[in-house]
Parts: sequence; C-alpha cells; structure tokens
Amino acid sequence: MPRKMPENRLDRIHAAACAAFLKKGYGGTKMEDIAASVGVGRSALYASFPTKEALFRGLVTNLVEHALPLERILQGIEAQTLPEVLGDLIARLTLAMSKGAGPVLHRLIIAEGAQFPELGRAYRKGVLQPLVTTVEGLLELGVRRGEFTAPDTRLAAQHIAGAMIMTVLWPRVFDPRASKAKVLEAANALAGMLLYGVLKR
Amino acid sequence: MPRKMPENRLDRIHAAACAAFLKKGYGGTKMEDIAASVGVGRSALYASFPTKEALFRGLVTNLVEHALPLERILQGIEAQTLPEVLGDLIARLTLAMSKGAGPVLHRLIIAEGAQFPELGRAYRKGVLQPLVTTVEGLLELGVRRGEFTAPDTRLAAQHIAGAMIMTVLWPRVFDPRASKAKVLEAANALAGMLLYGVLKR
Amino acid sequence: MPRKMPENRLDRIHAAACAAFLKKGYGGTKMEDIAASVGVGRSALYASFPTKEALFRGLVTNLVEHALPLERILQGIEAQTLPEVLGDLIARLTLAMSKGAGPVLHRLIIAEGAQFPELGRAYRKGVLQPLVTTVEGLLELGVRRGEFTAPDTRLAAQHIAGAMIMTVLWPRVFDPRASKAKVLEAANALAGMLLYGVLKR
Amino acid sequence: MPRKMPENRLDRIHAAACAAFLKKGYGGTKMEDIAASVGVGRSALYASFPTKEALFRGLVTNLVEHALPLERILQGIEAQTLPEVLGDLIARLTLAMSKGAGPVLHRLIIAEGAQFPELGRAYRKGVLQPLVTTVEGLLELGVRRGEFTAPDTRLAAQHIAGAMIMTVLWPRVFDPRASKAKVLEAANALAGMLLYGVLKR
DNA sequence: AATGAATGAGAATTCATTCAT
DNA sequence: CATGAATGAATTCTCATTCAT
Repeated sequence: MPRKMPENRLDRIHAAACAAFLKKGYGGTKMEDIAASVGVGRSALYASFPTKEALFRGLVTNLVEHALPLERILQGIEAQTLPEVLGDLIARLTLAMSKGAGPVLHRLIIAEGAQFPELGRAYRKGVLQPLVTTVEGLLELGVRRGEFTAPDTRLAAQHIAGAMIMTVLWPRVFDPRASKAKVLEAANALAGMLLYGVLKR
Repeated sequence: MPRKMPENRLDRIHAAACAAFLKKGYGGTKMEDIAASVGVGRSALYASFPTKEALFRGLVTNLVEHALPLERILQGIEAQTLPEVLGDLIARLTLAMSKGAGPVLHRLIIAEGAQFPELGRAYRKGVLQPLVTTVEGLLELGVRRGEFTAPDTRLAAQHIAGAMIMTVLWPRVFDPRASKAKVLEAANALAGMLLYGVLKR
Repeated sequence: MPRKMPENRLDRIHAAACAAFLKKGYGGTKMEDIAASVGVGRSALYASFPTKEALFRGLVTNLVEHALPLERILQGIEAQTLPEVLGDLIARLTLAMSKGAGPVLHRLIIAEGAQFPELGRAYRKGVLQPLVTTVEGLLELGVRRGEFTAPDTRLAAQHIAGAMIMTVLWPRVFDPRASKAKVLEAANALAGMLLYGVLKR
Repeated sequence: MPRKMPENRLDRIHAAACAAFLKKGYGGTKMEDIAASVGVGRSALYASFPTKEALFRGLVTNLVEHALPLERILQGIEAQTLPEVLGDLIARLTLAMSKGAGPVLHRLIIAEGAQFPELGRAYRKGVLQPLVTTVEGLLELGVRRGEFTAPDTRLAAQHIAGAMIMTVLWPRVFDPRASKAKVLEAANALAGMLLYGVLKR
C-alpha cells in the first residue's frame, strides 16, 4: 500500500500540526510529534513543507482563511429587525467559530503572534477587521436609526468581537473540563447579554 | 557597578523575564535574553533560580498573586446602588488589571497553560475563580432583588470575566499600535455595555 | 561511507568508550572523545544511548558479563591433582583476564565504583563473588583432604583473587612500558608463588 | 575568633580533599565540596592553592611522601631469620599502609594516574620502586642463601608488592561493608600465604 | 516518494576561577 | 585575608534539517 492517499496528505499534516501546536505551542512542538501523529517519518514532512516555520505559517494562514464564515452566517440570518440581526450574528458566529479548529487559531495568535508579526497582521486583516467592521456597521446603522446606543461604536464593536473570541476560547483554555455541549447556550447567553445588558428593564 | 544592588535582584530578573516571556513565549525565550536584559551573565541567573522552568513558574506564580486586586478595588467603590457597584467593579478592575504586568499573565496562561498544567490551575484558582465568583455573587443578589436579569448567573459571570480579560489583552495582543490612553475609556465602555447592552431603552 | 555499517555500531561505540574511559575516567571523558573515535558526530551517539551515564553503565555491565570466563577455563583444565587444578586456574584465569578489555573493567570499578554504587554491586556479584567462591571451594576441598593449609579459606581466597586482579592491572596501571609478552610469565609466576610461597622447602 | 589556626589550614584542606577525591574522583570533585568540608568559602581555597589541579598534585605528592614508612617499619622488625624478616615486613607494611589516608593514594593513582602522568611517575618512584626493590633485595639474598626460591625475583617482588597493595585496597574498594578490624588478620594471612603458599608441606 | 541514520547549530546548565568589598 | 557574587568556558543533550539508499 505505498499509494495510500497523497491527496489529503497536506490536510492530515495540518490536522496533526494543529493539535500539536495547540497543545505545546510552536517552540514546544517537535517535527517528530507531527510526523508521528500523521504516521510518517520526520523527513516525509519535508516533502510538503520546506521548514517547520513554513508549516506553521501555512497552517495559520489556512486557519485564518476559514476562521470567520461571515458570509455564510450572514446569508443564514433570517431575522428582520436590526437587534435580532445583531443577536443572531453574535450567537451564530460564536457557535461557528467554536467548531473544529476554530479555537486553535485565536490561541495560537495570542501565544505566538508577537514572534510572527505577519501572522498577527494576517489575523487582524482576515479575522479581526472583518468581524469588528461588520459589527460596527450594524451598530452605526442602529445608532442612526435610534435603535442602538453606543457612545463609541468602534470601541463597542471591539468589545463585542473580543467577547465572542473569549467565549470561543474559554472552554479550551480556561475550563478544560467544560462540556462541549454548553457552547450553544454560551453563545446565546452572550448575545443576550451584549444586546440587553444585565440590567432589568 | 554590578556589585551594587543585589537587593532587588529577584525583581529585576522577574521584570526582564516578564518582558522576554511575553515577547517570545516560554520556549522561545533564551536564558541569555533575560540575562542580557538584567545586565548579567547567563550563569548569574542560576544563583536566583535553579532552572529556567523554576524561573518561569516563580514568575507566573508571583503574577497570579498580584493579578487581581479585588479587595482593594472593592474597598474603593463608593457607589450605593447595585448596578453602580457592578459597573464600578468592572470598570475599575479592568483598569487595574491593565496596569503593569497585568496583561502579561493572561497571555502567558493562554499560551503556555497547557504545558504547565499546575500554572493553569493556580491561575484558575487565584484569578478566574475569585473574579467569576465575585461577579456571580453580585448578579445573584441583583436577580433576587429584581434589579438584574440573567438566565444563568454563572454563565453571565463567566462572560463578564472573559470580556474583562479580553479588554485587558486587546491592546497588547490584537492592536499593538493602540494608544495606552484609551484603556480608561475602554474599561468604562465595557462596563456600560455589559450593564445596559447596546439596545436603546 | 558512514552509512555502511550500523550493524556493529554498538560494539564500536563500546570499544571507543572503553578506551576513552580507561584513559580519562568517566568525568574526564567527553562524548566528543568517543564520537570522534568512532568517527561520527556527537549526536549520533545519542541514537544508541540516551545519556552518557547510560553509555557508561551499559559498557561496564557488558564488561562485567564477559570479565570472568570461569566455565570456559574450568573446562579447559586437564590437571588431575587438586594443587595442579588450582595452579592452572590461577594461571589461566589471570591470563584470560589480561586479554582484551579485561583490565579496563577492574580499573573502572576501582576508579568509579563509589560514584556508581550499582556498578560496584554488579561487579562484586558478577566477578568478585564467583571468583572468590570458586577459589574458596577448591581451598576448602584441599584443606579437608589435607592437601592445602589455610587458617581462613575465605580470606585466603580473597587474597588469591586480589593478587590475580592486581596482576592483570599491573602492566596497565603501574608499569605502562611493560611488554605485553610478560603476561604469561607473570601469570605462571603468580600461580607458583600462591601455591608454594617463596620459602624453599 | 578570626585567627583560628591557619597553621594547619593546609592539612585540613588536604584531609577534606582526600576524602572528596576518594569518593568522587578528580573530575567528580567540586571545589565547593572541599571548601564546604573545610568550612570555608570556595574562594578561600585559592589562598592556599592556585588551581584545583595544583591542590590535587600537592595532595598526591604529599600522600606519596608518607605512603611507605619503610624505614620505620624496617627498624621495628626484630625478627632474626630472613623468612621471618620478610614475613614481618609484609605484614607490618600492609598494616601500616592501611592506616589513615594510605588506601586513598593507591586508589587515586589507579583512577587518575593516566591523566596525570607525572603523579604516576612520582608514585612509581616513591612507592612502588622502593617497595619492590626492598622485597626483591630480601628475595635475592634469600635465594643466594638457599632459603628462598624464586625463578624471577623481580617478578616475585612485584607480585608481593601488588598483593600488599590489593590487600590495602580491598576493604575500601571491593568490600565497603568490611569491618576495619580485620585488617590485621588480613595482613598476617597475606604474609603467611606469600611465604608458605597454600600447599601443605 | 519515503526512510532512518547522521549532522551541527544551538540551549541549558555546571563549575573553576576572579575580584570588589 | 575571607567572602559571595559574577563570569565564561566547557559540556551534555536536543532537534530541525539533510541525504544516501
């Protein structure tokens, strides 16, 4: 069986690297960890990537590209009113970002962003900016319409984006034993809180 | 004049290590980086710490101990009504955690927590739990009094805590060029949003 | 052609390590000494042994196992009378122990035994005890038969064993310029002296 | 009490170094080991010796000078017949060499002689040669008188010297639990065996 | 294309030695 | 003089990367 399936070889490496980098960080991950996880020898990895750094960059770049399914989520929103749209966006996007390798990306950027400035830039451009901009757009529209209130829409959008990311990160980083099932609840609760606050009306 | 001040030697090492670990992470930081920053030779560090790992653990443990000036902040709050108390707590604590080495700790835990499980535990016990518990306590009281609304006070408290941490982290991690002056504004804006939401009443 | 013979790699390392440890002792031997002698880079050694200490232990353990060809020697003895058997044993065993890496072991144990207690134990169990016990057995038999005289057979056996080891060690340690050709003579002379003493009858 | 007794400072260092080098060998002994044992700081040693090597050389040279109390022993011998003189010499010298730091020297030379050739030479010249020569002299005299028999008096003398050294070494190196009380017995038994052999007459 | 043996550039750590006090 | 802090050279061990097969 020398011809297994070289097609998704790259994907399998990415998956293995993803898990390894998540657990040990860039510096703590050995090429052997990844190779063993894929089931090949160290040297085989070098057929797909010239260096460990290239592998890492490729992985993160790839994650960035799929991290924010904005368009898919936006198209799926059927709500009519602006507040409902924003709430749906927050809840659905948070949920979507929690799936699969989503949480990994944020963690890697927080951990290694300073050492790989261009990855930080790519993340900001590909994830943070679109997210913040989209939210800010909705907020501004709402403020103009008198439906939302926010002294500084950009700051508010940043806080909303940050809270979403933190919600995605929480079970992985701060609560290892958390049941994955709670993700949906958490996303909805977040949306509610950001829209209505905790103050009873 | 290296023979002059062995008094605060440990503090100086901690400060240098703090900066280095923040920038490069644990694995990426060389003892030489720290030593050079302190202004001594590599081996001088070993007079204060037996290993690099011990230095890291000591640093993080120290950061954990000073990360959450809960009591000081609580005593400083003069507000009377419950909503004002919670808002003050969020704003002041977020501001306090943004000072000095505060942001470093969160970043290190997110980055290296998986490799140093006991540090993760110490962080959860010394920072996360007190913060979440305190906020949850206020929320529950408010809910009982009919002043707050929250379907799941624990989840809400987690979200609030998470948002505070993310606010602390944001300028360091996601927005390197952000002016430090905005921290106060950001903290206040966060408190406002979490209390009132973005929905106009 | 370094890719040619990984077969006896371990043996070659052992041989090189043997020579190096003999000349410089454990502490004085650098991994590089051994590597250079084998003709490989430092790191190649770590494919065969996890640490320098493991290499040393492995070597000594190996030497212990082959240090005392008691059975082979005993089977080769054709003498009939007990005195002749003992004399043959002393002479032949001393000669055999002088061959190859034999002398190295005794020297290493004397030099490093205190730092590696378990190696000392292995040496006592694998070399000293069998040798002393065998000699003591012959002595006791002879004493019972009235052919030997020894107030304390165990002490006598220890002295005989010690004299044999010293004879093996002498040319290497105390007389670097001694011709190797004298080994046979020395072994025979030792056997004669231990049997008959120097006193003329 | 800043002026304790710097007189015997050198002796105390020698004693401490002796114990340390015996236990760990030259390479394995740290200056701190010795300093701590003397009860001073590392740097204080450098007032007495310029380097670790000089300390070691000085120690060994000193030991060599006192290792073989030939004259004292010879003067103490009251025996009249040649065999008795030789027997007394062997027994008394072996006993004398077992006292104090005696065994240390032989062990150090066996262990480190190859790394310090001049110490080996000093040992051969100051210990081995006088011992072998003296014994050989007695043997030759005895052979001429018809009292001793030895095909090769030099070889016989070497064996006797070697057996004596080994007897001195045995309890320290090969039998750590041996009671020190047995030394006298062992010395006498050795003398008997070397004179008369084990063969019953 | 894949392997595994080999490499060499580090990185942490140790320790003899120095020197200001 | 003695000390303790500091140093820097050495040494072990690791790991990304290469290359003959």
